[in-house]
Amino acid sequence: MTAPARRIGSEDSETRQALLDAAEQLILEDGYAAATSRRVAARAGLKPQLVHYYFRTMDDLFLALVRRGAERNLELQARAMASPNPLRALWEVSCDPSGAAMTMELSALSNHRKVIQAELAAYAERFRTQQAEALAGVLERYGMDLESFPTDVVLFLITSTSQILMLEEKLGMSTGHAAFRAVVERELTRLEGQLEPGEASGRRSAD
Amino acid sequence: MTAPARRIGSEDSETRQALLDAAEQLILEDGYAAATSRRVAARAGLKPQLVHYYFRTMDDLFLALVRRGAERNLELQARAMASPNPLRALWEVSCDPSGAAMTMELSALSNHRKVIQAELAAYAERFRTQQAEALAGVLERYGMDLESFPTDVVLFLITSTSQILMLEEKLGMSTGHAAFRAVVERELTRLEGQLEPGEASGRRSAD
DNA sequence: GTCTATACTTCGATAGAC
DNA sequence: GTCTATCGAAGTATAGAC
Repeated sequence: MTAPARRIGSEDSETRQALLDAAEQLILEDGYAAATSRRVAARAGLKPQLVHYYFRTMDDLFLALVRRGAERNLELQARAMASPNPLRALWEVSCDPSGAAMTMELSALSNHRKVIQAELAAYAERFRTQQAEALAGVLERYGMDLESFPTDVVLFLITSTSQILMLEEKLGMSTGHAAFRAVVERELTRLEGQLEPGEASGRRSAD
Repeated sequence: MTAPARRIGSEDSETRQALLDAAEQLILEDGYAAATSRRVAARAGLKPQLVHYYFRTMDDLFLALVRRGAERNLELQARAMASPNPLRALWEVSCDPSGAAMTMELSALSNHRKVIQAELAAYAERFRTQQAEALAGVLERYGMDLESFPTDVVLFLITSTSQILMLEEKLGMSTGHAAFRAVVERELTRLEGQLEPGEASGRRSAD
């Protein structure tokens, strides 16, 4: 539309991936405001202008970042929740500190860059839908009272508490965290039984 | 320490307050990255240099913003939770969209400006302590099973779900929200009874 | 695909006049 | 207490050579 046809790098370039990796690191370390074209390039060991070769604008870069991260997480989550203990798998996947931090940063970023907002919300809804499908029937099988606490309510409880737990811990808070984690652990064990560490799901075994 | 003694405006200046108000507005509208010295001044109808007269650095401005907001909210929350329905009051206070948005923005900001982080975490812990004190004895009086769900666990549930609820709604998400709100309403009513609108606490009556 | 060079904008911050 | 003037740094983005 407004683009007067300028050259752009291919989507499967290694350099392009390196730039996205660099941006991701910077955001996690110092927040989205640290992901400037110059610093992203520097982190990747490249010249700043390359950012604009692969992404016409910074909005495009952030958009690509959202999409890449979302696709990865949708797949990762799908694998995890296919485990015999989907509830615990959901909790553990939701408790990834980097994931939670990135979600918060992108939410804040989307307040400043409106193009990101729709994309982010759309993916978040897909996430929730995928989770809901994986959980369908599970809670009933566990004998939970679905009248009082429907699946989507339990789902919201799990995702929101894990997000805030990660956020607060990153901030350096701890009040009530141990108690809450204990309750979660107790309930998970009650419903799905004790697990060997790492048995939950598609958790990477070694690294 | 590093400051070679430069003039600074008094803390109870009206102009200073206006600058803080402007910063607050900008953050809520467009995110913390929009709160630059120039734009803050412009929003307040002042020259950019005045920002540096009242706040030596932007860090100082953000710090002042955190402190002012925190003091206000501590008082507001104390009043609210002194109501006969502290649980509902807590929920309603926690469901202030602006408050939640500001908390998220400042959390993201604190990732970029480390001086803010400690201040923010300290105030957040004070918040939680104040809430816990106000709730002490209440849940027991309601006949809740404190063995299974201690006060600080319930507290964490309320604060985290309300925060994410506000965040997601701002983002444009809605999946599961109605169902979750319904459950909250049902439980609040069950424990504290039905309320006339606005009866909960120190809610502003008119505006 | 990556570089040099460059244009333009915005930002944070300070000095000094009024 | 507020202004003018000004600095250097950093940001986004583009054109064009190699």
